[in-house]
Amino acid sequence: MGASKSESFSVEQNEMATLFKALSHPARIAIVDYLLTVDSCICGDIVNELPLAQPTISQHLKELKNANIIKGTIEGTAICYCINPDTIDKIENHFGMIRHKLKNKCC
Amino acid sequence: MGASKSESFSVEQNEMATLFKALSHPARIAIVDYLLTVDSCICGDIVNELPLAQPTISQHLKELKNANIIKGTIEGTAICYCINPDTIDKIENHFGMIRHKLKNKCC
DNA sequence: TTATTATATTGCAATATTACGATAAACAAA
DNA sequence: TTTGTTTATCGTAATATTGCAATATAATAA
Repeated sequence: MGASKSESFSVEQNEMATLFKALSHPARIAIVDYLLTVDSCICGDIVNELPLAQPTISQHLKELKNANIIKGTIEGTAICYCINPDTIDKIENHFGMIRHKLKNKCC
Repeated sequence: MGASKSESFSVEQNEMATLFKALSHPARIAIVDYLLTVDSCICGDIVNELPLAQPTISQHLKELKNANIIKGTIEGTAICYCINPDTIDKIENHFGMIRHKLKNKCC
């Protein structure tokens, strides 16, 4: 096959998998890292920071946007990107739940 | 292409991407969820819990093991699986770092 | 020994992802 | 208008992932 049987799993399981998939590529981790290295949102210049061609980065940015991990707003000629803290919260909460459930377990 | 240019990114960026990739499929999220629903480690019966064939689940378990998200120890005929709390820590720390850096930002 | 049970591996088809050149679209500046 | 700058999309080749039937392996039970 190749297609994942997403209809067999819960909405939340699919949601979390989608979030993690968006973070499952080193280029996208690097984009998030870069967005965190500066004190403000980044307008432009992401392309110059990574060793990938502009269409490739545009594609990775699109995936991060689709997963709501970053937000992009048009700022004149450039587009201003920043991390979406709500999505970070969502992921942190997921691991908080895991941590909580692990407390009652043998390992 | 299709192959990710992992050599262009840092070891830590690749490590985090590998962890997230292991969690990027709803079946693997469901396996982690299931391992958390019981008070002890699970020996056997994972196959009966998910709507996938045994070889498929075995493959997903292997990926979770390779990423150190779960540990498996042989327990007689069956294999006993449980979450690896060290890896959960690692991911939580990553988001702790993100959260910390976000504090100084505009969004 | 021969089942039986549980898990892993192999092989392969269907599908998805990654990367980038070429090109398009949007917009500001000249 | 034309030119330059920035980002997005298209098209496509290379590679990776997903799922499962068939089979193999490993350990226990009879």
